[in-house]
Parts: sequence; C-alpha cells; structure tokens
Amino acid sequence: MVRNEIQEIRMKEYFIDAAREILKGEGLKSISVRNIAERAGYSYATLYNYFNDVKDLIFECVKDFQKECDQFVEAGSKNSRRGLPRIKSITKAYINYFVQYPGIFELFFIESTNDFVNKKTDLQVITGSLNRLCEPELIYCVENEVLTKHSADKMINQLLYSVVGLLTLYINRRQPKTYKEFMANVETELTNIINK
Amino acid sequence: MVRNEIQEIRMKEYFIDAAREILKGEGLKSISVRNIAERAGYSYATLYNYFNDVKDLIFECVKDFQKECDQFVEAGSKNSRRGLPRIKSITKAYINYFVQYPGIFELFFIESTNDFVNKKTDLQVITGSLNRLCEPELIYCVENEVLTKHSADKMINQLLYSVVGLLTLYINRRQPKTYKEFMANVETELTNIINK
DNA sequence: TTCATTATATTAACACTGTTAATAAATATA
DNA sequence: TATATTTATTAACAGTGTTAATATAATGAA
Repeated sequence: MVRNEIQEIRMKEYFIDAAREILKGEGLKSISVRNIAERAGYSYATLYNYFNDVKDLIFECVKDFQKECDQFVEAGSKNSRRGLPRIKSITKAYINYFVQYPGIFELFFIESTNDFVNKKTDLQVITGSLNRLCEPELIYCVENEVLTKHSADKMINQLLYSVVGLLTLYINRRQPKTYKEFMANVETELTNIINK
Repeated sequence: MVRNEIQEIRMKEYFIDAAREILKGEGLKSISVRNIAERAGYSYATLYNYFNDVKDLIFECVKDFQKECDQFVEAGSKNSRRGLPRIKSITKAYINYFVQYPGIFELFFIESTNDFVNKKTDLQVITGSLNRLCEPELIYCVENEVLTKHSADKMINQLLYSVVGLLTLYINRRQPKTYKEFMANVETELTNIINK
C-alpha cells in the first residue's frame, strides 16, 4: 500500500501526458480510458490504480492547461502598456489560446453534461480564470482612476460573456467561417467593452 | 416499399414526441435510441425504419423547438413598443426560453462534438435564429433612423455573443448561482448593447 | 378463405464506452 | 529460495449507436 511516491507520480504523468496529447489533438470526442491507456503503454484497468476515475485524470489535465494558458497570456501581453491596453492584450491572448486548442475550450466551458470535470470548485476556478488574469490591471485602473470599482466589475463580466459567446459560436458552430472574420469581431467587441 | 404516407408520418411523430419529452425533461445526457424507442412503445431497431440515424430524429426535434421558441418569443414581446424596446423584449424572451429548457440550449449551441445535429445548414439556421427574430425591428430602427445599417449589424452580433456567453455560463457552469443574479446581469448587458 | 408475397417490427450481434472483480505477473521481504 | 505484497492484466457488466437476420403482421391473388 505504501507505494513509492516517485514511481506513483511518474505513472500518473504517463497517463496525464497521454490524455493531454489526445485533448490537444483530437479533443474531448476522441478521449476514452482505453485510448489514454494505450497511448501511455498500459492496460485500461491500470489507470484505475492511479486515478479514482477518468474525471480525476481529466481534471489533472485541466490544471496543467490552466497553467499553460496563464503562461501563454503572460507572454502575449507583457509588452502592452499597463491598464486598459493590457486588459485588451490579455483577453486577445486568452482567446487565441483557445482558438489554438479548441478541445481545451470545450473542456473548460462547454463540457458539463458528459462525464468529465464536474467538481463545483473546479468550475469556479475555470470560469474565474480571465478574471484572475485581468485582476492586476483592473486594480491598476481603479488606482489610477481610469475606472471605478463598479465599472471595473462590470467590464470584466462583459468581457467574459463576450469571450465565451464569441468562442462558443466560432469553435462549436463555425460562425463566422474564417479566422480573419472572427478576429475582426473580437476586435469590435473588445473595443466596445474596454474603450467604451 | 410504398408505405402509407399518413402512417409513416404518424410513426415518425411517436418517436419525435418521445425524444422531445426526454430533451425537455432530462436533456441531451439522458437521450438514447433505446430510451426514445421505449418511450414511443417500440423496439430500438424500429426507429431505424423511419430515420436514417438518431441525428435525423434529433434534428426534427430541433425544428419543432425552433418553432416553439419563435412562438414563445412572439408572445413575450408583441406588447412591447416597436424598435429598440421590442428588441430588448425579444432577446429577454429568447433567453428565458432557454433558461426554461436548458436541454434545448445545449442542443442548439453547445452540442457539436457528440453525434447529434451536425449538418452545416442546420447550424446556420440555429445560430441565425435570434437574428431572424430581431430582423423586423432592426429594419424598423434603420427606417426610422434610430440606427444605421452598420450599427444595426453590429448590435445584433453583440447581442448574440452576449446571449450565448450569458447562457453558456449560467446553464453549463452555474455562474451566477441564482436566477435573480443572472437576470440582473442580462439586464445590464442588454442595456449596454441596446441603449448604448 | 387460404396461400404467397410484401411490409413492418423484433431480437441478436458488433464495436464501442466507463468501471469493477478476479486473476496473473512482478517485486520486495524474510 | 520461499513467502508476502504490490502492481498489471484479462474478463465481465451495463450502457451506447447501428446493422443483419429473423419473426410477425398486413396485403394481394386464387
């Protein structure tokens, strides 16, 4: 019962890495316990020696993607001017991360009825991630009297709704059809929300 | 091979009605061919004598729900003053229809990776439905010079994005937690978009 | 009415899904 | 080396959509 910690972590990672590859590539529709295990080089039942169920495994991926997304956004926004311009950059980078990995958007915002990711706290963490990324800049804006506390709250709400709407329609429903059109719509929406 | 038309339509409706009941009640997660057939009083394989596959059946439901949604919106907005106020009423009614039947929202805007509803034209019809409902009022606004053609296009786009974002987060992710909070957010968003 | 043909409904089966229990294999301990 | 423990695998269950083969019901002609 007292399993070697290092070995256990290593084993877990084999499965997590396999699952991440599938999610990034084919997306949620292609993931299955047998699929993950095969890619990890083990039998499907072995997975259950390291995870309670597939939800637990998938949520480990969610946490990793979350970190990756944070880094992607950081890299894509650090050179922007602080305040409103950086909020715009952060949001654009956030959107582009999910455009690059539609399967991860599915996992973060769409999936619910199927059997992955259902812990309440997990959901709060996911839906709050744009908020968390923008928070330093929102505080900066309030401190410099560019925004009131109330208008900052309102703005981050509007941003999240528009981002989720834009991405849901583009990723899930192919509307608009091209990336160029999509990004033009993104620009319009963000300008309207951020620059009033 | 030359089946009685009336009987065929009747049979189709038995399955469609059964599927609609399930979708309205438990939602997409609970639907299955065996489930539908049992509720219709037939064997699961009989369904395939009347539909090519379950996607075809589900899309018949989509069309029905579409009509029902139109009527619901019509009833909830016909007494509003024409122009911008009615656009707001239409959008609110549209939102409330999906709040009442979250499973239908799933079917209309979320589902894609799973195996229901995938014909391209069908998707266009669904995502264009708010646009279609608002169109007479948008034209009215342009004619009365309340809006320019360009600002009308922009408005309907923003409306759709916000509506889908609001509903996705509320239905799929329980954010915000209460209906009251949700409707307050709806009001804020719609006011911001429609009344500038 | 009886028989043959056609149309419709049903059961059995296939390939998948997540998960669990029983078994096989590998490792560690004495 | 022999025993005990840990880890991995196969077999199985209940579920999914779908298809082929079979059973039942309805219809036609004699």
